[in-house]
Amino acid sequence: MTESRSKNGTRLALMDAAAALFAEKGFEVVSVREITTLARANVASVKYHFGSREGLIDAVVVRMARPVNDERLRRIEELEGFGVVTVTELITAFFEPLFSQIQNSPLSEKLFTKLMGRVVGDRSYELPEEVMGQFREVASRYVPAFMRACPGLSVDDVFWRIHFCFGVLANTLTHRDILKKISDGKVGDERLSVTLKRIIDFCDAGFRQ
Amino acid sequence: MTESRSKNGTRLALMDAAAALFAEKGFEVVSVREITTLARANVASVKYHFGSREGLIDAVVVRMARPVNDERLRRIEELEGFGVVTVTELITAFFEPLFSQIQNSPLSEKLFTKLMGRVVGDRSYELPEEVMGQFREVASRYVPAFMRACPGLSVDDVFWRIHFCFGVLANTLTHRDILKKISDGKVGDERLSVTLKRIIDFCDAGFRQ
DNA sequence: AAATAATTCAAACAATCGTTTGAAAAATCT
DNA sequence: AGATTTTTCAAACGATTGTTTGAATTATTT
Repeated sequence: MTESRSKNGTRLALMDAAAALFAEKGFEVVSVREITTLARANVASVKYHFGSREGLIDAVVVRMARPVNDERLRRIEELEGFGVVTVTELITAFFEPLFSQIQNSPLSEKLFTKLMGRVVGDRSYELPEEVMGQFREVASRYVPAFMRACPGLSVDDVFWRIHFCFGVLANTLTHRDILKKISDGKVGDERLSVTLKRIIDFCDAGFRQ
Repeated sequence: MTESRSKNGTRLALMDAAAALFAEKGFEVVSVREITTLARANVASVKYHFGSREGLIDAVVVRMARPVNDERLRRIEELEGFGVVTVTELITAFFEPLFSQIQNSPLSEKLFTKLMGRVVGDRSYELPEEVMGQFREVASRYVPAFMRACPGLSVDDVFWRIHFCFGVLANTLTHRDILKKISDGKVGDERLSVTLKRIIDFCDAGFRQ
């Protein structure tokens, strides 16, 4: 018992349980008691470790988003070191970091991608300020890069198309299972890397038109 | 008073109020009391007129979705009367009906599009069976049409790309205002028809690659 | 080992949730 | 007009929400 939940044991158990439930149901509709029950912790532990329910949500979101945005910045820096950068490279550098932490996560691949979809797509709650700041930094690097890669496009064009890419990504990640449903089970069973390639190809073509 | 809320007055007032609140906040997070307060009706009126909160949601969704799917079927029938159909025509026939009822709605354009985005994108609640049936019928007409329009593609390709188009659409409609926010107000102010053209062009290029 | 700090716990907090009740009011019908 | 049906209403239902309390327990430090 002192092994499985040593230091920060409850704190981590809460975040893992919350992450799994948020992935399945969305941030808004999961109660504190659901989380603490799944984590085998007391109801009050959320307030003790995270201050509030919102604090727990923020912690989970930050844990998902931080490595992504870090790697995005690292990769665009690396790209621009080589000179000319293509749209395809930019989209890839922007999307692939979303999945690099999939192995280190306590969540299954299915739940991880679903949660990541909600993190980048659910705008019903306010993103934690730390994540907003990261994202502003990422945007300040990628938007100009996209503009350089597409000399003919206006700022509006680039912003809108990035927004569209977001839509494809968020919707696909969150609702990857729905395709099997509406196709009577005939479509939708494939490896994540294959689906990711589909997404990138689609966005790439849409961006370059 | 007998004029403004004559027959079905309360029923309609509830649906209009609910629609506006659902658009702004999403289906899950709007309470019955919020709705009845905005509609200037009694709390119990929801149960009386719609059976339950869920019944009211369904009624609002059906009112949004039915004319859309009807027009989608009408338009593909019209298209196929002319023989060969292109992807561009299919995407247009699939997307444009989403906005044809915008004038007849009690909602503002902004709220209407936001709600429509949630209707086609929010999968956190179950769609009413009537809408599911309509959508199955629409899919059974459009999927084969897309396959005929793209001879080289597999069923999987077509399904996935339609799914991507859904993502672009739902995300853009629900979060059309977010672009102004992340661009410091410099991008995002344009007529709906212009944005719709952007969406169609993006999806069209993504679909045809 | 004693003292201090950190963590967990059962229990209850007030607030809100969707729903239900039964009678009053309004509208419709005979 | 009186009888009947439809609709509205204030009030309360039990259940659940996030949060708080203060004591008990555990871990760490002196």
